[in-house]
Amino acid sequence: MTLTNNTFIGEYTYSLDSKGRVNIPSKFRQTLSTDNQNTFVITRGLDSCIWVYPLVQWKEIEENLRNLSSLSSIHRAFIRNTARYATPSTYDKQGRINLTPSLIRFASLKKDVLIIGMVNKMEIWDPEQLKEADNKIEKINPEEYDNLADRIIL
Amino acid sequence: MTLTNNTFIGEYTYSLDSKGRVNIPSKFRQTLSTDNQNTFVITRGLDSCIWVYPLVQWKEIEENLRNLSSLSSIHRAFIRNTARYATPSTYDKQGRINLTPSLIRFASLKKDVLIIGMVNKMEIWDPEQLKEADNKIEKINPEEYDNLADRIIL
DNA sequence: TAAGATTGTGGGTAGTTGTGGGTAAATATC
DNA sequence: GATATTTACCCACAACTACCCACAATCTTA
Repeated sequence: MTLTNNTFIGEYTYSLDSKGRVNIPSKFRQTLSTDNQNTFVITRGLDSCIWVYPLVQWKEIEENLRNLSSLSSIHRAFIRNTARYATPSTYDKQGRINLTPSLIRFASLKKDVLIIGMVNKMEIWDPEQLKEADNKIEKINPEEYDNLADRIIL
Repeated sequence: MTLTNNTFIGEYTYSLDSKGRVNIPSKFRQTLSTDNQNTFVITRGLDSCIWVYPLVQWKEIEENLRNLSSLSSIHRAFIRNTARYATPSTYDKQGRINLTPSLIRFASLKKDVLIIGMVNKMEIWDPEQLKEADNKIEKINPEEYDNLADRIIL
């Protein structure tokens, strides 16, 4: 079954092993186009989770960063923060990628992790952290959320 | 007779088997255009039921999600909550799709399930849950119903 | 009404997937 | 340059899933 390439949806539970490896859901791997060379770029998410981009998607981001002017200090900070934590990671024969100790700490990952498809990327969460984030979101700005829901017909 | 493609109306009773499979009404399957590749995307409904989109319909939603920027926390939450519970499911030679344990739990499905055509998607209900939902609806403001009547010609 | 086709439901089996661990190569350290 | 440590790659196995076949019930058609 071929859906749109490089597109991820759904939620999966996996375990982080002692070597810092996590499985990438087989469904996610199947949707990858070959030009990704079995490689993802992992980095800090804006929430307390790890963002995992397929290589080609990351390259687009790099291209966008390239077009930001370094004259602006905001731009410089943005480029720095986006680029500095990013690491490429190729999955092994079993479909697992390596997470760096720094990113594991950042996302407070324990044994069980949730992998969530976010359409153009995926997120790796500690279940507890995600619960907290869910609760926070409901409190801030419910109107804005509803506006979005109006614009997108489900 | 072929009505409009990818359009579902009517109500059917089916049974959920021990492997989590449900039959898709043959009439619904016949209306599917080939670009759906025999695939649906199932996800949580806004009521306690499962929503089943034909693939092409879901892709439109996905496209809308793709255009939201991950710099906004509301956008991120919206993408996450929309994408997270969604799973593609291709029907087998017998016309059945697999439901995930998580969605079966969400909709409180037992053995017998109702499948309802909702024009652009379908809903899978537990009969008890639907009865409850029906009762609730009778209590809501009749004026709102009248407002709708202005917009839709029956 | 009878025969054939279609549809709904159950279950078996082969292949796939997730997870742990072992070994050799690569890198770092002294 | 020798040794220790880390990393990449491979194998193994249990659990699960997709696919196939079978059959009963229903609908269609002659």
